[in-house]
Amino acid sequence: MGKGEQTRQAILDEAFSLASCIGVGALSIGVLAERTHMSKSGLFAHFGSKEELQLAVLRESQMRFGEAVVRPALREPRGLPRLRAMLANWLDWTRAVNLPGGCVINAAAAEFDDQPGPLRDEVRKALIALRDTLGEAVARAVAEGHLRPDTDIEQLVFEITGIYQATQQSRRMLNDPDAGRRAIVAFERLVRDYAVPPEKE
Amino acid sequence: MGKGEQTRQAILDEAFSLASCIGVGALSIGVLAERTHMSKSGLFAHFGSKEELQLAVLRESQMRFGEAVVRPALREPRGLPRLRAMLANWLDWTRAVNLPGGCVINAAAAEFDDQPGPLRDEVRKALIALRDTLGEAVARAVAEGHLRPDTDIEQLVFEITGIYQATQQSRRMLNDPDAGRRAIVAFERLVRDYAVPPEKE
DNA sequence: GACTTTAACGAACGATCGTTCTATAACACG
DNA sequence: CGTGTTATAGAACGATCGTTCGTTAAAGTC
Repeated sequence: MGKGEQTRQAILDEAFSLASCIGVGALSIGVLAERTHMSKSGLFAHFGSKEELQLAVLRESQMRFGEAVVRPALREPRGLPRLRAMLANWLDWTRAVNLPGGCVINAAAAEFDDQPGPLRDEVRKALIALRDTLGEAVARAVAEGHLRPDTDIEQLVFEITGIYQATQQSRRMLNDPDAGRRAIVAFERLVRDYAVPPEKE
Repeated sequence: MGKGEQTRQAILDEAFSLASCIGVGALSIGVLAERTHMSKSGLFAHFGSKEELQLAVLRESQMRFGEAVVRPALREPRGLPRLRAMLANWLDWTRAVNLPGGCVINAAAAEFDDQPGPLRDEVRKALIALRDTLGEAVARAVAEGHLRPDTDIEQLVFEITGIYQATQQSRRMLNDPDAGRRAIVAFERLVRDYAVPPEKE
C-alpha cells in the first residue's frame, strides 16, 4: 500500500469515528485536519471535495458493516440461527468497530431523508443492501422450514429494522440498560409468530 | 399577542419546517433571516443565541406533537382503541403539521445522541414524555382487559417506537408505499400476542 | 544515486457563521 | 397626540467554512 492510500485510510478512520459522533453532514475539513495532524489542503487533496469525503465515509461504513455483521454470521448454519446471529452482531456492531457515536448510516438516513443528492443516494443504497441481506437470511429460514412458507419476508425485515432502531434509541438516548434484552424478546416473539402453523379459526 | 410574540412565532414556524428538512443542528440564523425576510440581528434578538432558537424549535415540536397526536386520540375510548388511534395519528403527524422533512425530534435524537448539552437534554425529555404517554395508554389497555395483566408495558412501548421508526425510514428513504400498512400489521400482531391468554406448556 | 512522480504544506480567497453594537423605526399606552 | 418602550435594521467583528494555487519535501522508479 502506497503512502497515499495509507494516509487516506488514516483520515477515513478518524472521519469515520468523528462522523459517528457529530454526523456525516457536520464533518468539517478543518477539524478533521486538526485531528489527523495535517494541513487542510493536504487532507483535502485526498478527496477533492467535501462531498467526496463524506461519500467515502459512508462507503467505509458499509464495508465495516459487512465485515463486522454479515460475514461472521455466515459461519452460522443457514436459516434462523444465521438470522439470529446477524441481529446479535448488528445490535452490537457499534461497539465492535470504532463507532463511539452510533451507526453512521442510520444517523445519516435521518439527516438526509429530505436532501436529494449523492449523499442521500449512497445512504439509500446502503439501506437497500442491508434489507436485501436480511431478506435473504429470512428467505433461507423459510426454505429451511424454520418459518412458515407463507411468511411475508418484507414484513419481517421491516419489523427487524424497527427493533434495531428502537434498541439504538433506547440505549443511546435513554440509557436503557435493558434495550438489548428487549430487542431479543421482540425478535424471538416475532419469529415464534411466524414459525407456528396458522391456527384454524 | 404583541408584535414581538407574533414575529417570534412566525420565525419559529419557518425554523420548524426548515429544521424538519435539514435538521435542528444545521439551522442557520442567516438562512432563517432570509426566509423570514428579516435581518440577521433582528431575528437574533428574539432568541439571544442560536442554541436558544434550537431549543425553542424542539419545544415547539413537542407542543405540536401533543396537539396533533395525543389530544385527538383522547377522544377515543380508553384502552386499545385509544392506543390504536394514537399510533395512527403518530404515523401521519408529519403530514398533518408542517413537517415536510419528517419528525424534528426523531432526527435530532439520532443527531445529538453523542453530544451532551441542553439540546440533547431537551430531546431526551421529549422522548421520555412520549414513552410515558404511550405507556399510560398501554396500561389503560391492560386495565380495561384488552391486554393480558402480565403485559410488559415497557416492552410493548419499546416495540411500538420501533414500528414508528421503521415506518418513517421506509417511507422517507426507501419510498415504500406499503410502510403504513406494514406498521399496522406489525402493531396488530403485537397486540394480538399480548391479548391472548398465556398458553399452557 | 539521479529523476520523476506524488504527497503535503502554507498562504490566501470569498463566503458564511454566530454575535455585538448603535441607530432608527414601529408599536403600546397615557 | 405625545412619549416611553420595544422591535428591527445595518454595519462590523473575529472565526471558520470549503476550495485554489504555487511551492517544497518525500516517496517511488530505473
